[in-house]
Amino acid sequence: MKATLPERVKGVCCPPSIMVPPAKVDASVEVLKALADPTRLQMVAVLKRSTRPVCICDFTAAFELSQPTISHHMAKLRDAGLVEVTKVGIWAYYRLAGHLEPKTRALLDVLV
Amino acid sequence: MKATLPERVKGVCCPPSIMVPPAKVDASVEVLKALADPTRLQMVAVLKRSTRPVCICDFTAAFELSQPTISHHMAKLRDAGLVEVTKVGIWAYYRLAGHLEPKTRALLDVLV
DNA sequence: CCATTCCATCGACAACCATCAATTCGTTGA
DNA sequence: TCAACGAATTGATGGTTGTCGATGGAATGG
Repeated sequence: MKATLPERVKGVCCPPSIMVPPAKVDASVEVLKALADPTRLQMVAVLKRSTRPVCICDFTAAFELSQPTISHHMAKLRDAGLVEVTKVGIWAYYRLAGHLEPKTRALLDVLV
Repeated sequence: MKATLPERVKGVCCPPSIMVPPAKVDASVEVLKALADPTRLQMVAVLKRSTRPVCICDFTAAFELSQPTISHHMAKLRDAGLVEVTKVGIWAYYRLAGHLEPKTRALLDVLV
């Protein structure tokens, strides 16, 4: 393995490596942060598996969390553009966003 | 769209939806949290693009962050099992982990 | 043996985040 | 008109996290 390591000289640090454009990184991080929570990832997984929009009251019943907390998590997914809502009467039905970027769609395909 | 929405009865909430095993979710969340930071995602991107292990001093030079902070971020990637380190003299060379789970590998292929 | 260099760890601090109780808003139905 | 229900918002709180300065440890070179 040592042969594959670059030569080094003390005090000579360092040629910056090839970087990804910060905008691209930030965009990915926004989605990753939205998904980096057990409750929200589970929500997305359920929505992805469901053929029909899911009433948020189902999530409130399924998780052992308060109703405001569930609403808060769903709002995060909404802000990240991952889900969309349709309100019918007193109920709110959520589904995966229809206009997901291909990269985001691929991400969900791998994850859930 | 209304036709695709399930019928609802007041006060009847709710049949729990089909859930993903919590262990699976937690495992994914651990990786997602490790990647849900601009600095760390950039690091992973650089490591994925590089054919040779990268000295951590290159990252210290590339980012406008202190050396302890860079070391801290790399430790997070290490704890998540995403990267491995080889120490040669006073230098530490990092690379993507060789034994990444297929799911994690696919995740990185989509992301970076 | 000592100074230098690189890296990791520790301690501290501010910012952020997940959570809940309480409240508010919109809708329904009596 | 008003009570009941679902959902979102607000305010507060404890825990987590990103960041830095200071310190410590290991290897190198004089």
